[in-house]
Amino acid sequence: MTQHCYDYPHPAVTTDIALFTIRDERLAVLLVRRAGEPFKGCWALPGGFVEPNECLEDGALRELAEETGVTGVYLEQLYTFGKPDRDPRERIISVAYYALAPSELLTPVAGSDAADVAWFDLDALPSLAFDHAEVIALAQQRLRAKLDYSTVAFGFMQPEFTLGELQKVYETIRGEALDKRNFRKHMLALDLLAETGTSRRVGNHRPAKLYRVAHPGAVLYIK
Amino acid sequence: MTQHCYDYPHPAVTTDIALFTIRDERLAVLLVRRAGEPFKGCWALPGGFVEPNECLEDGALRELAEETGVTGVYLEQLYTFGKPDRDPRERIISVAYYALAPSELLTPVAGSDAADVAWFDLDALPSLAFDHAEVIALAQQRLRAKLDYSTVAFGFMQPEFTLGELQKVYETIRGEALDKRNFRKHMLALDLLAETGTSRRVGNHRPAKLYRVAHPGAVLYIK
DNA sequence: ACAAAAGTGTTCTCGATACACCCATGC
DNA sequence: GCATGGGTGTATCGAGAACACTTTTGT
Repeated sequence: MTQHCYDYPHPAVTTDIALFTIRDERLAVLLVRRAGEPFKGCWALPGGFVEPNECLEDGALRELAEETGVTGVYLEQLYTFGKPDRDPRERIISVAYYALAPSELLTPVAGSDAADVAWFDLDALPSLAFDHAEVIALAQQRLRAKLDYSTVAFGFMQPEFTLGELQKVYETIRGEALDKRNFRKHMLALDLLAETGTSRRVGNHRPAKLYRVAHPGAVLYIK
Repeated sequence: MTQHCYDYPHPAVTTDIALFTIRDERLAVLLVRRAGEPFKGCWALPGGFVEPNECLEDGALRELAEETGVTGVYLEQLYTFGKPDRDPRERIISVAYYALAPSELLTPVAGSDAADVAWFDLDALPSLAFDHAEVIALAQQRLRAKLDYSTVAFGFMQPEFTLGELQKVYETIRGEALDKRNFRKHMLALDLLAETGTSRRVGNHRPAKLYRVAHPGAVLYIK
């Protein structure tokens, strides 16, 4: 293998991605089982080394796709972790991202560097490689905070959804029940949702109106 | 010089620090004039390469001290910039920090890698090296946002200060005047300030009570 | 008829805003 | 006595919280 040499020591730089979704009204994160050392066989966040000619965000999306087969998620930089001894091999600085997606659209499959891929409920995480438990905790904290002043929650929704489904997402992330009338009043007042004009019938009850996001893709700051 | 070699290409990693203070009721940032290439002679944020055995935050504090002589500031990670071509020499990923300090305590002096050090009002910045204009813009945005839900503003205060001085800081960062009674009511209700029992006489008017922060060092989330 | 989620308004409370005058001091 | 910033209270407004019943559907 060719060698890459520098006058000064250079750390390695990786990205790690905490991809969240909501399954069965629980917040879950996507983990991969490590195929190689260190922490072989241990569960970890998907991620890997940044390539010379890609920006950090592209590296994160590429690693996520390579290791889990997942594409098309909402992605946002979280924090950069750089303690000198956080990886036993060499000095590795990790730029952590968090990502959101509706679970219905996802079919994760184990890729090259991963022996296995699986969703874990956030309240039932296995023991994790490196400092990834810390990364997930910070990501969850950020997600909760952004619920209140942004439209991150839309990252969990399919293109068309009901207000009931949206409320469930808010309730799941905040961990508490919300009043239906207040929630709807507030959400519709934001003027970020548009009725599709159709409705969805599911189960033995009245069909619900379907909505879509007025500005899909964008996470807006509100209030 | 010894060579440091790796099997894969490694980017260099630097920290850059946007140190803010308030001078003459204006928000200002500390810049250094670059002594070497690239952008020789250009103004830039203080910062430099992370050393193998220091964490990112320590690297930022060390660079700030080396290049400007400034120590003892409040420091917080801002964002990591990593476009492949942001430095003409090689791939350099920069972990940006922002820092706050009361200007009265600071006496910046040019250090090893800097030909000169100076404060610049944020509304009168010179043209800047690299992507540092973007870094400063993001830092200012973050600072403004955190005013509303945290106690970052205390980072600009000396150990003892008057409510009038604190209000000036809020007004400067928000760029608008605030009502004196409402400001004091709100600030005192937070229960984060303690009277020192003394007062300060300055100018031809009534002396002002002095306060100190109840939990110095900590930036708390409020509301 | 009944079970199950959809849909809909009003009242109350509390925090945010607007606003004007006296106080202590130096000159 | 006057100029200067320090210090104080009350009335109003609006957003958020609390709260219960009717509607539509399938069985």
